Amino acid sequence: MTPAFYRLSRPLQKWIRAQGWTGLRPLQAEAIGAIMDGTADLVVTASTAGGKTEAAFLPLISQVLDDPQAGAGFDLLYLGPLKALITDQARRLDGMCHETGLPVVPWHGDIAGGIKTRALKNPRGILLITPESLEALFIRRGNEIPGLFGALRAVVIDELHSVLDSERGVQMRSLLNRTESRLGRPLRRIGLSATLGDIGLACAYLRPDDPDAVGHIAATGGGSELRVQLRGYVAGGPDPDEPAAADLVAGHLFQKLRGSSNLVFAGSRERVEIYADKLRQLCDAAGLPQEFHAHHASLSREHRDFVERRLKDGRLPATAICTSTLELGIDIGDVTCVAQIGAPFSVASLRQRLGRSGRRAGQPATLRQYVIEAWPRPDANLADRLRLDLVRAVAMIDLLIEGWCEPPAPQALHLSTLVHQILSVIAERGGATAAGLHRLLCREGPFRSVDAALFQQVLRAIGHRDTGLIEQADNGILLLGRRGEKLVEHYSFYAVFQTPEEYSLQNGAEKLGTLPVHNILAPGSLLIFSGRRWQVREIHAEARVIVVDPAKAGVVPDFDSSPGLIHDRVIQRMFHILGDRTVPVYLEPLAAALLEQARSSYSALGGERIHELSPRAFLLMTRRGTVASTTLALALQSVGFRVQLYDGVLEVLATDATPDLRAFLTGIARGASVDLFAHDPPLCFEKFHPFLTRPLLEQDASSSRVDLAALAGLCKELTD
DNA sequence: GACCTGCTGCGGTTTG
Repeated sequence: MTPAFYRLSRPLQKWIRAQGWTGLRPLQAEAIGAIMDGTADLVVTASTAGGKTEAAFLPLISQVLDDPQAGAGFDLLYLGPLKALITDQARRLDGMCHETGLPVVPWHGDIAGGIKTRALKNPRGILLITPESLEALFIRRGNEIPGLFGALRAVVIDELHSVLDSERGVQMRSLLNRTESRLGRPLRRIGLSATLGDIGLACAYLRPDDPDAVGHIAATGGGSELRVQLRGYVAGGPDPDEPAAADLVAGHLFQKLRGSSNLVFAGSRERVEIYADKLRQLCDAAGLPQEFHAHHASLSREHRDFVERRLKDGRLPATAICTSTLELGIDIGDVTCVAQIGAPFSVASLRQRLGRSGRRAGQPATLRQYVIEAWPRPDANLADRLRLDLVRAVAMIDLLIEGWCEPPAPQALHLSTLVHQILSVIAERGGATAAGLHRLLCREGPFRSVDAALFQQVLRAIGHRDTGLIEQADNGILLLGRRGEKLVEHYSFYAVFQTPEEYSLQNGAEKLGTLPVHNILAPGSLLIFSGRRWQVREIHAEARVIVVDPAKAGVVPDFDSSPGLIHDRVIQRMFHILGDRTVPVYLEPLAAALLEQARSSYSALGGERIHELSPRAFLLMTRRGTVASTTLALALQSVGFRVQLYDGVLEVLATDATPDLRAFLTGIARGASVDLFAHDPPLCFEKFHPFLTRPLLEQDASSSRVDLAALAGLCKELTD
């Protein structure tokens, strides 16, 4: 055993020996040193199953046992984004703590009330909790916070990458700051992750006041061999006897994946249902027991648990056709291969997915990427002929191999989440002053870009008579208004993100899952859902329940969807690939031929950034990601152009009322001002947006979804 | 042109 081992508390040494470990991993030894010798915050990065949890908790638990801290309450706090992950980690920590007498308390919506009541009476040991449940503790038990967390030694934040930039991440950092504020001292923060694009930014997220003091420990090596194949298919050809491209993809998947355990990321819930249906038909036709299963967030918990158990226990072959539900979190064991249908939206997510395969020593990680492109009709527009999906898949794989992934964008205002936190602090303390709230949430907390003037505007908006979220007492103290009180009282308040209204689907006693209410269904309608075919029997509109029976045919329903953001660097790489000549070795011949077509279409442009398709139709080659391209699209729409957005390309249609395109762009390049929101585009995207004024919504969008500062530069590039 | 995540307190009933 290494020297680090002997620094651990005796019960933990005993536990490690009982596990049959021959030694600590280098990552764990290093973390033991860093945590026991210093007091600095820490980021620990290692692949899934790389031993991060033990690396953080072995030394932390040792400190709790050997050097107890004065004060009441829990000793360690673990924040996790998923209920299943908390349950999983609690089981692991429970084993580790078995001989120590330290309680391990999992806490989320599915944990029995009795366990929570007991823990509140005698808070000690390790509390594992979701951001939403911690929020609920602040709102319902504001007065008990010092008693619950007075002895807290450190906070461990799991899956740090998943909460960096999101609404939930901001909420979590605000709660950490509020805890520190109530305790009157900083808490050591330890972040765990497998996928961080920029360690410096991650450190700044973990401790905004002092990012340079945050330590970083990374597992060395460990990257297993990567095998990649990209297959291209062509849809919509002239020969009606040719099988459809999706059937060819399903056929290839069936042939390659049958008999082993795999994950197929299909890109959307619709496509999960389509491919699950096709693969199950192939399995049935071959007379084989079913081994293909659909998995996405609209399917029932029971069905998802069944699929996860099949994958984890590994005795029978099982392939999940899934969305990002199986990208993050709980251990589903090792899979033989990861397939991706269509280009993914981010390199970070592709890397997380690939981390699910090749986890046994000596096993390669395997990625099978499938892309379907349109048949090259002579009248196809240029955006189609550039084969953007194929090129994006190549760009993503190249960036993945280079080790890059998307960094967070820290300048967003997050005004919706700010409204949520204002209401929460007022509920926690019974009232607050405007200056106190601004100091706690903005100057010390995560809303650093919100200055006093902007904060005043937010308070005025939510305190307006028509909004009624807050009101001011005569002594200036802010209180919850009638509407605010009603919102905060209901348990749906604790989450900062939106969720759509849904029907629940059932076949007899079996719950199948949920479906957005905008699907137009009637008794008799046919449906593909959960990888099986159904006919609607009854619709109970008020109870929001649909009863179905098995059927022989079906159609895939429509799930809600919204466009994703693609990073500048991905799009830049796509245009580099289009202008390049080398053919990546992982392309099979048809994919290589499709790339060749895309390159000749691109070279026909001769490097022109503005391409005139007709006197009224243009292609603008922005070569930028979603944010910059959307900004230009809004500018064009504000003066009447109609715009279609592709990867790094805008298709622009002029009308009689629109100005000359080149003159308009040149004007912006020379500094002419432009009102991006003149045409009143929709701006309510987040949970508390409906309570804000139009100018505030425009500022919020400007901080995250558009980039006005870069617009003139982009227009200059296009017109030079 | 996409995906995912989360949830209290209390009153009633059943069981030992």
